Amino acid sequence: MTSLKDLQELTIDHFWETIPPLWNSIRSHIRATATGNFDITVEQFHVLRFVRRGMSISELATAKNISRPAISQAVDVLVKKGLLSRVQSTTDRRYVELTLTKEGNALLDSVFKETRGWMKERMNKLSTDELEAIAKAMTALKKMLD
Amino acid sequence: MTSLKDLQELTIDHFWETIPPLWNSIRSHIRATATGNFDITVEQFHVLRFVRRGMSISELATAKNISRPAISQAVDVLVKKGLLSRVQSTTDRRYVELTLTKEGNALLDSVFKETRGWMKERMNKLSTDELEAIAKAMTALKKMLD
DNA sequence: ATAGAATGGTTTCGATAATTAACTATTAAT
DNA sequence: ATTAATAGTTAATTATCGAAACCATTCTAT
Repeated sequence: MTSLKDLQELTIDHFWETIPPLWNSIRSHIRATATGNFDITVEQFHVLRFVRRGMSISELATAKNISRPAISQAVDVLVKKGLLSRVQSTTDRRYVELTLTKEGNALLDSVFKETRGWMKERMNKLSTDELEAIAKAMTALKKMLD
Repeated sequence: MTSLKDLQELTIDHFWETIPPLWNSIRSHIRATATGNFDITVEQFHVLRFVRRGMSISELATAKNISRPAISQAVDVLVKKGLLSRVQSTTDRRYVELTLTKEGNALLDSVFKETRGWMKERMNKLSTDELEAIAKAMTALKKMLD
């Protein structure tokens, strides 16, 4: 008989055997397309991702666990590359509203599309049953974050 | 009727909504304990993880997608911190065998235990059914990496 | 058997990127 | 109205990374 505790332990083991290498592999694919097709690093790509979700400088800093100055400087680079722009907020003029430029949006879309294709290729190995299990698991894992 | 292609798309969506934020959250937990209790960065922790699995300098470099010199230097730091040690291989003297010191092993164990506890806490929200789905999904996801 | 190629790792050095501390501007609190 | 707090930037220092050049060792091909 398998207890709930044992099942938890087992699931955590599975998680650690799977997610880090998988995520690592996805990351290197992103790195390849981001640095190859465009000239940005994965970290810069990550910043763009967060900006699209409407994050401010401070939020970015806490989300990425690096200092505010570091983000400020990273934003500098991306602004100079023409990928995003700073606009002082009208409601609270301390805030700087970060928005993606047309080029920034296009870049994100392109990398996402590329990565999606790469994932789909790999998913062809999986059965309907397995895909459904993944979908269900994702919903469950999301609960862990609340 | 849902086609296989649609299911793939849906699953990828679920994946992207779930795994990055979850992984991010796990990573920041690791960062908190690794930098708080001990004085190392997440990257250094990552190196220790790989060393425990028996990776060499070169393997580390390709696995982490950074240059060999960078790894060599990162190892320097960890050696100076007393967390790992270099020993020239006897079978092929070009190789350097990286091994964790007692302190290095203790550190890894401690961070793992801490993180595991954190995950278990969150998993209490999940039913047996959901845990099984996760385990199954992990096996499926692993297939994507071959 | 030996010269040359290949492999594993390190060192040096220049360029990037991160952190800390100090600073400006703006808003909130008492 | 002062003071405190927040959002962001700037400047100076430190740490990290990558390219090129290097050493030592092993493999390869004649």
